[in-house]
Amino acid sequence: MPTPRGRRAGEPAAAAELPAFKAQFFRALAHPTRIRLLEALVRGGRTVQELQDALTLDQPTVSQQLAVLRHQGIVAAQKEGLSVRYTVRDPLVGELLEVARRIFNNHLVTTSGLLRELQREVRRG
Amino acid sequence: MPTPRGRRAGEPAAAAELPAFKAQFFRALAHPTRIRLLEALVRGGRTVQELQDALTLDQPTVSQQLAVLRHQGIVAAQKEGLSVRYTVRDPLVGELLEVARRIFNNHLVTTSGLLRELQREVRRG
DNA sequence: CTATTATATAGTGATATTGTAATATTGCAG
DNA sequence: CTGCAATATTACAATATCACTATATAATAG
Repeated sequence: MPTPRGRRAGEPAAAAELPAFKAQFFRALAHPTRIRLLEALVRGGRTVQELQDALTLDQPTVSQQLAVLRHQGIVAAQKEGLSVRYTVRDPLVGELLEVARRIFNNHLVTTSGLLRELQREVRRG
Repeated sequence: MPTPRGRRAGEPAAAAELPAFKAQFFRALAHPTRIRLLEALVRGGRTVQELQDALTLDQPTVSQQLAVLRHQGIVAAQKEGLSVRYTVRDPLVGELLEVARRIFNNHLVTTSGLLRELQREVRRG
């Protein structure tokens, strides 16, 4: 019987709940479109229309991905007549993206074209 | 023909590459087990065995999830005889988790039991 | 009321992730 | 070499997510 270590039963499970929520939060960020939406939104509120135009995405895609972020409580929606303006609920989300960018900048992935794009992003602040 | 805005063709695509990599990075964090592994690892290197015991997980699960983090370049593995010691490659990952924790602490999710767990985690620093 | 604009949701087939179990590899002792 | 312990990989069915299309809701105008 090799390697007999297994999962013990009946532990508190409370310690496992929080990581599950954190994971769910990160999963909301785990999509290129949602990253782009957030990077646009951290610079200020935008309507769906504005996001469509700025990111060249079709309408259902924008609404659908915003819904994911909204359900996770990351963004908030407020009606303005026919439009809906989305905002990031916590400025710390911007800081989170910034830390992520710094991690990339340090060592992860370094395709040449990608690296150039990264540096451009750094210059923009 | 309502809402005729669609995706324009032939744009640089460079602007879309970086978010894709960022998304991939966040996806590596988007799993309860991987969060727990990282939270253990940011406090210092651990062998697979130690992680198994500390988190009460079976061996294939630990190795498999560590492999995800390793392939993403988030952790590094070094052999020590029969064991393999894993370490977080960038201290900024710890900062990232910390920012995420603060975001939770601010307003996201507030199940009572969960809230208690959160505050306990804050006290631990 | 109808028409129109902006946004949201639902349906669907293709693809990716997951948990679990089985198996493979690696390193050391004898 | 053989045997064993620590870790890694593979296989596969269940589930989740995706892109895309069609349709539904909401607000305003006339």
